[in-house]
Amino acid sequence: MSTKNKILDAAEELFAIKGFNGTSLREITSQAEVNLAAVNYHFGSKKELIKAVISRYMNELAPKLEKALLDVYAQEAPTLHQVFSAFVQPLLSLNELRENGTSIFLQLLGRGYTDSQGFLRWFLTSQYPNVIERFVQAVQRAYPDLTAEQMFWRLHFTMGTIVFTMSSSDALLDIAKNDFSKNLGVEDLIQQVIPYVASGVAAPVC
Amino acid sequence: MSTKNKILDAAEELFAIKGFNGTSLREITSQAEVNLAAVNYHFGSKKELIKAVISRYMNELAPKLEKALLDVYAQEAPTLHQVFSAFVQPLLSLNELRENGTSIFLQLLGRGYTDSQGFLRWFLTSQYPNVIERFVQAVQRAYPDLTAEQMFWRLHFTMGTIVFTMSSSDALLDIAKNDFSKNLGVEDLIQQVIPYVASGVAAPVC
DNA sequence: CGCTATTTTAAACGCATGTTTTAACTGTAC
DNA sequence: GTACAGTTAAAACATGCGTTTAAAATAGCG
Repeated sequence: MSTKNKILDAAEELFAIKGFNGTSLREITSQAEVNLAAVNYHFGSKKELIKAVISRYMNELAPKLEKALLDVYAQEAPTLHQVFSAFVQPLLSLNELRENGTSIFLQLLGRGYTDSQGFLRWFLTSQYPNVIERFVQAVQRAYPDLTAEQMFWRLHFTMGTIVFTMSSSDALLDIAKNDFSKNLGVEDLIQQVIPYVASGVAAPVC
Repeated sequence: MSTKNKILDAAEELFAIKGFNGTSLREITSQAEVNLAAVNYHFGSKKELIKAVISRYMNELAPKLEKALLDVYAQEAPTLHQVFSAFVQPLLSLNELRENGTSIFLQLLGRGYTDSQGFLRWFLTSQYPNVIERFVQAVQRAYPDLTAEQMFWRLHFTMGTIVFTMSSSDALLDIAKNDFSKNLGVEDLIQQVIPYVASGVAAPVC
């Protein structure tokens, strides 16, 4: 395996666990078993490494997500539950990319939102605007009564629910394991969260 | 004003904006206009300062929250909307404690959850178990059909929604201002989020 | 092989961090 | 006024950070 990929693999794992600020290049290069200077040689800077880690996932995810959302949109009377369910398969397919890929990606997303003061929000909305556009359209079709403003807030609440839940999913699954003596995985978590966000977005307008 | 309070005031403001890891003692002491060493003299360490900042809010909030939740519990047939609305007054009363107190506290909560790998979760559940207990009881009374496991997940989703939303509330309110030409405040945000989380928790069991 | 371009390595750089030290200052009680 | 506890002050400490440098090693190719 190339040095570049060894760095990316180690970086994404550590970033997911300890955040971007909380992970040093020395930790990354030592886990990747490469020289410290290799990061700056191959990526230029730590910030560019972060972008590369996220892009590796997004480039895989974005087209699948666009397609799934378009499919829902094409239905006659899509429900919000269907809209959110459209995320499941594309997200779970990240597990084929890498072990625990789904979980890692969602954790990265959470980190990016809170670690770096909105830098990731800008990165995603500017680099992958189509996905967001398709999503908004699908929700609009499933729940036409929502005003643009209500939709704005509820989609951000949803983003928050997902991102926050997933960024602490390891801890949560641990607690659940202790309290309910069940061995749960990210898939179970996703199945639990979909009715929640679907109902949240579908809340009656007051 | 005492040195100790000058430090606390500066610290909480900077912590809310830039996170715990992202804020240095030098930034804090320079904004507080005190000597750098004063933090370690008065608090012992940065970690203890963080605890002190959060405790100052929680000691104000916890009793009010307990009472409000008990009041809801005492009702004949409380709704989930009422349970979540019980948080509003206690939270808004933090504005009397300090300008933007509500917003700052919620942002701190968000930071604590994501910055420090669950340290705050432990701190809150171990230091203020009564509040959580009362909350669970109130939800149980409002929606008896929920299993303990479903409740566990949905309450954590709710925590995530709130905490994430509030930790990026400044950015969100800015965007909303641009997109909808309205000047909104934290109070409006709270009014938007309550129906969302109430409906989320109330989602049908499948 | 010999040359060149690419990659890896070890070391150092400059800087920022949390913490500690030691001396100076402040107010209070006798 | 002197002694003393409490507080503030400036400086230094040790450590860890991202990045840079310059030499060594490696790989590709005629």
